[in-house]
Amino acid sequence: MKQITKYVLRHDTKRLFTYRQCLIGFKRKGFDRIFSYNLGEEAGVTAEQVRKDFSVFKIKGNKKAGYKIDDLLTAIEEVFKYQLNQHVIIVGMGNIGKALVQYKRFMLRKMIIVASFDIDPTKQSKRWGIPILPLEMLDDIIKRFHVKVAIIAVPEMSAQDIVNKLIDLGIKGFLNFAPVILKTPENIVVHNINLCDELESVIYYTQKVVE
Amino acid sequence: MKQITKYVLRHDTKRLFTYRQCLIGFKRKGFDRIFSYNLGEEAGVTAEQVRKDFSVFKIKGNKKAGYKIDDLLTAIEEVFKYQLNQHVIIVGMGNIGKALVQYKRFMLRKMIIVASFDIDPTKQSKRWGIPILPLEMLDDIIKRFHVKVAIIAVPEMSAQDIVNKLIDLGIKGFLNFAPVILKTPENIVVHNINLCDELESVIYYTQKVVE
DNA sequence: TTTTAATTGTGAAATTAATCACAACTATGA
DNA sequence: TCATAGTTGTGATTAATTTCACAATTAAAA
Ligand SMILES: NC(=O)c1ccc[n+]([C@@H]2O[C@H](COP(=O)([O-])OP(=O)(O)OC[C@H]3O[C@@H](n4cnc5c(N)ncnc54)[C@H](O)[C@@H]3O)[C@@H](O)[C@H]2O)c1
Ligand SMILES: NC(=O)c1ccc[n+]([C@@H]2O[C@H](COP(=O)([O-])OP(=O)(O)OC[C@H]3O[C@@H](n4cnc5c(N)ncnc54)[C@H](O)[C@@H]3O)[C@@H](O)[C@H]2O)c1
Repeated sequence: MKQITKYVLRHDTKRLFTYRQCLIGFKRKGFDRIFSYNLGEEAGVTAEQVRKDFSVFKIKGNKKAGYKIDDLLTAIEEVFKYQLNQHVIIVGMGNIGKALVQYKRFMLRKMIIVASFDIDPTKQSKRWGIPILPLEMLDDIIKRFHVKVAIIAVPEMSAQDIVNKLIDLGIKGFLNFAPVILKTPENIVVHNINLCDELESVIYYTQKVVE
Repeated sequence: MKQITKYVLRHDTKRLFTYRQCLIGFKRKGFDRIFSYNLGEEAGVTAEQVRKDFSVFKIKGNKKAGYKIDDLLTAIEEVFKYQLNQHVIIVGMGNIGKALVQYKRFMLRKMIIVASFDIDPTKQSKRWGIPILPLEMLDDIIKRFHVKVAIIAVPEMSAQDIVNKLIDLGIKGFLNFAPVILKTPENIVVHNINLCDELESVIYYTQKVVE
């Protein structure tokens, strides 16, 4: 019970996501091969950084001829391969939950939202492609779909309770939108998204840059 | 035109946001003073980290008696003081835009969403406390409220166009939800939130931890 | 076939961040 | 008043990340 929000992805690993996104874009535009500086410019990092990252993951290019995009994509998929088509649930179908459940890009990236949950019975009748279920169904769904990851979109007040319950039911990882630091046992992954902090960072830095 | 998504907040600065949040919580629970390990536990970092961070910002405590919460809050506000009550706009009032515009916590944190914008005329009739305006009104609102920061919640395809237009109109900082790396001149602050990447990170790490 | 110019791959150096370790301080109780 | 135990404050150390710099490679031109 010491580390709470640890298990932060290494910077280089996280950048692979960005590279993949850029590479898909390049491919769509008809490119076949790219150089580290092309990818770097698109991804917002230096060319050296790109090469260094690939070096860490033993991804090889061709001197003078750059990298074959398909090879890069294959190599990146290899790093993340075992996590494709994972099932995810969302708890809390208020404003942010509703937005997330309709976000098609999760599916494109092979992350499958299998169900959502809300305590409010009036919401349970509605559906956005996937059903909105009462909390009593959590156990069943988690077992049936072998769900390991949940998105927390309930009010701050309820977040810790819901997380405790979900851990009991076998959930191991959380993407948490409630602005609270969750208390969890070791070896539970918690990743907090605090949009107030993010917006405030932007304001802070904007004022610094503007002087 | 070299660095794109730079101006990342220093880690210690960003943690101040978390500390503030925790301190407000402690205060609400009736506490008056705290020790570095209390705050560390609540914030999910070590006690040494807390003390080191305060040390960097010259925030002093009292040996043996810890820190006075009010003093800490005052000191943290001092770091961020000049950015209170900043005006912000949102562009794109689809799923995520609607969720954000209704998020009351921005206001609690003294960040004021003054207006939102959408290209779709049928959305412009609706309102969620603040008006949804056509893009023609951007110039007027930005000038009138001295807006420097915008939240981008338009489809990927439109994001770069909108950002170009906003930069022309004087916007200096962006919180961008569209999963594209924006091309901007130097000294424009861009902070990307890529929720697919975040969810995928959680899945990746969860699988690593579970083995 | 040889030369050339462009690009990769990666140690080394520099920077940034986190942890350690302990001296200095101070509230409290003897 | 003095001793003590519990905390802070921070320099030193270690770890992570980025940048630098350049040798090795190679596609393409001569
Ligand atoms: N709206 C936003 O843009 C936004 C942005 C960032 C973070 N957040 C955070 O996300 C969370 C949800 O925000 P929101 O704006 O969607 O709030 P909301 O009030 O619109 O939605 C909360 C939903 O959770 C449900 N709920 C409440 N208790 C529950 C429980 N114990 N189990 C299951 N469901 C429960 C409610 O019925 C409601 O549908 C909050 O913690 C908020 O701080 C919201
Ligand atoms: N829905 C989510 O949960 C979610 C999560 C993360 C990121 N995003 C990203 O946020 C963006 C918006 O997503 P969404 O789900 O809200 O999409 P959406 O289609 O629901 O909403 C997009 C809105 O932008 C408006 N729009 C389109 N072009 C515009 C323009 N040029 N100027 C002004 N307004 C314009 C549309 O009329 C629409 O109202 C996308 O880039 C998406 O990838 C969405």
